[in-house]
Amino acid sequence: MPELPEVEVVRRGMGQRVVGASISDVEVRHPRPVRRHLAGADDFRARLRGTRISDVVRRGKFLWLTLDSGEALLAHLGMSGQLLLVPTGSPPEPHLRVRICLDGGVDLLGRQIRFVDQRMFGGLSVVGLVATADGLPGGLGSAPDPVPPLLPVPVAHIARDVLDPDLDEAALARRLRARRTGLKRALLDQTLVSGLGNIYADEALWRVRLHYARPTDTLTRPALAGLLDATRAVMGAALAEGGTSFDSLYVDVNGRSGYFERALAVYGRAGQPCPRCGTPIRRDAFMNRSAYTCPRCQPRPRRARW
DNA sequence: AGTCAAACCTGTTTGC
DNA sequence: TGCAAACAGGTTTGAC
Repeated sequence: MPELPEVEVVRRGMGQRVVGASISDVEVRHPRPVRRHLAGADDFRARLRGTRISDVVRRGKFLWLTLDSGEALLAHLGMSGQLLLVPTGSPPEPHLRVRICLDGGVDLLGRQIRFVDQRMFGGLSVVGLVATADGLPGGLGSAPDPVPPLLPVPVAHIARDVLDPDLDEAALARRLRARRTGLKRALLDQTLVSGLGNIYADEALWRVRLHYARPTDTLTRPALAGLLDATRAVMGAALAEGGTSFDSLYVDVNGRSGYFERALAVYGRAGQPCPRCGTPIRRDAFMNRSAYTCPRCQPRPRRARW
């Protein structure tokens, strides 16, 4: 569910308050959300207990807490995951999976971190950090980074996201045009550029009037630059509204929904008028999910790929 | 090496 | 009304 803006809302909500706090205890209530922690739930708990949280970092849709142990608590929300800061005594949420008890922190007032996840596509793990030039071995340019980012091992292959000031646009354009696939498929590939999911890919494509099945190798550099700008604009706007919530499955750390849904131009609006030209929005089956377009603003290319 | 479909889950909505 | 199928914001795995 959550794409970059939703995860960033969580990072901001978490960041100010948990940095400096220590993890006093951990309760794993369901094994699935820690399945990526291969050493098991007991090891997961042991590695967290007694560590201090030094930072809250995000790349694309991945979020992690850096720990003074040198490792990181890595989180991915999947389709329905939530990270909440709730008072220790409040009753367990129906899909509460992991509880992380804290000492200290700023204004925490006895709150604990709760990982709540209905569908359990998301998860938590404690992992090591690795230095990479750009998070991509031999990938997105070898432009030297003044400070090579330390990334959790499972994030090392994820590209910089569209809001990252160090995103190498020229290298991204080269890689994108070298692909033999459709544009939206490429936008959703997190190893190319990260942060975009089904909602914001459709919204950005609509803004620049490009069809999702446009072959990536037919795009001009200016068109790609415009598309990238559109992704930033739509994500920036979503961030300002607290993200997109279709239901109670996406919420901030305080359990509150975002309000960007009402600003969506095409996503989830099949049959409703295009805000630009009034033509009914169309929904197509795409990669086991959906793609929404305005058939007039975004005509299907003659040579379509996906 | 690059591309793509299936699998991983539970809950709600849609259609017969 | 009741039931089954379709669908939901994502990533990984493995087949080709």
